[in-house]
Amino acid sequence: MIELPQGYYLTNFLELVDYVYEQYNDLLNKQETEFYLNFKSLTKEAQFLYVRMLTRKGLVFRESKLNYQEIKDIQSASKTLSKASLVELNPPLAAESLIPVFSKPEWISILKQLELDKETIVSIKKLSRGALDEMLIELDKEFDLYTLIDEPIILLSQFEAFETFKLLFFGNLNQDLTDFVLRDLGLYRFESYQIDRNSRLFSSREQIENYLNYYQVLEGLDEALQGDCKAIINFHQLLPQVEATDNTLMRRVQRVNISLARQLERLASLDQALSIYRENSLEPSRERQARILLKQNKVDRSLEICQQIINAPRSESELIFAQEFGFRAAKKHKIKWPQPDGYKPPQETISIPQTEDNVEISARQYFSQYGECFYIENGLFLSVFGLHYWPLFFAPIKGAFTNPFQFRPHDLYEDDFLKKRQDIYQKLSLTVDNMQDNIENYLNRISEKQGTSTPFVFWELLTKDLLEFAFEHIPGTHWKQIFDRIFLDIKANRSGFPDLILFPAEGGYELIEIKGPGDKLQKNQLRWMKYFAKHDIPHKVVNVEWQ
DNA sequence: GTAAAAAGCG
DNA sequence: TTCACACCCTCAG
DNA sequence: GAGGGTGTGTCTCGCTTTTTACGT
Ligand SMILES: [Mn+2]
Repeated sequence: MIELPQGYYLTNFLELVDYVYEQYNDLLNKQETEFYLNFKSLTKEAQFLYVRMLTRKGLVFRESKLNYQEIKDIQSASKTLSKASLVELNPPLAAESLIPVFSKPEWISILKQLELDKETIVSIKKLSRGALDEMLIELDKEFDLYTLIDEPIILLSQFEAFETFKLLFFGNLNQDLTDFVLRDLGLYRFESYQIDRNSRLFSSREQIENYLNYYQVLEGLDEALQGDCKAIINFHQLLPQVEATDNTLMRRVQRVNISLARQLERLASLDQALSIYRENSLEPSRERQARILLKQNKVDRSLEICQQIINAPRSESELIFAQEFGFRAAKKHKIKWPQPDGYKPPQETISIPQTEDNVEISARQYFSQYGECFYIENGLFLSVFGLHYWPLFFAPIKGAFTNPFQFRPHDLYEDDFLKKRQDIYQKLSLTVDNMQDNIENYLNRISEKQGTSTPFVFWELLTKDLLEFAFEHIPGTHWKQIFDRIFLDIKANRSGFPDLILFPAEGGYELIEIKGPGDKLQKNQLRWMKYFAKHDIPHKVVNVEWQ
């Protein structure tokens, strides 16, 4: 087990804020700059204490609950923090903030000071935590609960400033200081790509504000989705208006907007949903419009949307939707519409005994009688794809990598991703056909990079056995064609591969999608199969029924 | 009382 | 904060 | 049976300590 040095968390914190200050000091506001400079001037113990609190839940702490051996004198540490305005000591607190700091049994013993009668105490003990909280809030209205507390309370201040630092460092607010720890413990592994110190993820204060605003508003999303139509529209208006120059944030905002509109549909506010979809450029905004319009009996307008999609589809999935949905709608209303070319993959049915394992495992067992069979789903093809194009994904392109905790370049899903990496893409693609020659490289890469975070390689799946079978029996042209399709739309085509791969004793291979009773082909699975058929890649659907 | 969930932590 | 499945409903034939 | 929708696992580490839920 790896041991971390004492104060590891402060080292991590400083690495983060120092880097951000170096890169972004011109974009920080006054509060953030002061936060940084103040913090740097603190005593070590005060710094320890601040970061400890920052990584714990909530903003309010009892001094007695902050016990750390590296903080010898907590009172002087908290006083130092207080002078620097990084905490407040015994501040006025609303009941909502004070209540969570004590556990249920603790509150009961605190309330004993009020000399309540026995029955009241018994009834309080029966309350759930949530009900107790409500009761205490009510009680606080008559009697200030704070006066019953006789121990020092510390309120963490200026944590918002650190939010900005985290955002600037990671580019999101999903990652935090634990990434450092997990990496240093050897639990996470990141590729050691070259970090581009010369480009920044954020280029203006306005952009930063938009992000911060987005994340802040996002906290209310669940509540809005559970609310009524009004709550949802309100929420929609709270989201930042993002300029088209900021693709990343625009996508995030639009994704939220789609979930809002989807909920409006459920609440039968179709017109409001429509208007949100109309100003949205992500999928499935046009699909939803077509569906809503048909539902409203506006057949012509629905078909118009379908036609717009067909003229300029944003993806294969959207195109297929428009062709099929348009066809069905048109047929029903006796309008002319080209018949889509449906594809029916080869099917067969097997009958096997039901076990505790899931249906894919049972089916794999069954097919083992014909040869070697592996349960791979997306793992095999994506993994080899990731291994082969490894240098492409981690290439030091401008702005692609700005911190050590990325599992992919920032621009992986941008339209110009490949264009920016043309040379390396061309070069690596030349060798896709000779898989036999690649095996050694792959095995080397596996042993060298084992466990490194990437969106493509499923390390635990890649046994030598599987790879040897795969490279012996799957022709180079098939690999090439599969990789080509993944590149066409990395996000959409990274899933939908069949469950099993069978290498029959007599040679060759076959991809097998298992369908248990009641399950059916997903759209993305069908799209892959259509492509397999076009390129003579052997595949079939096997329906399982229980013996 | 015990079991499950949440928080803390390296 | 994904992807694949499980399970439900409706509707047309 | 096809098409469509919703709900549900998994808690991207694994361990220890604290807190809550509940009467099997
Ligand atoms: Mn399946």
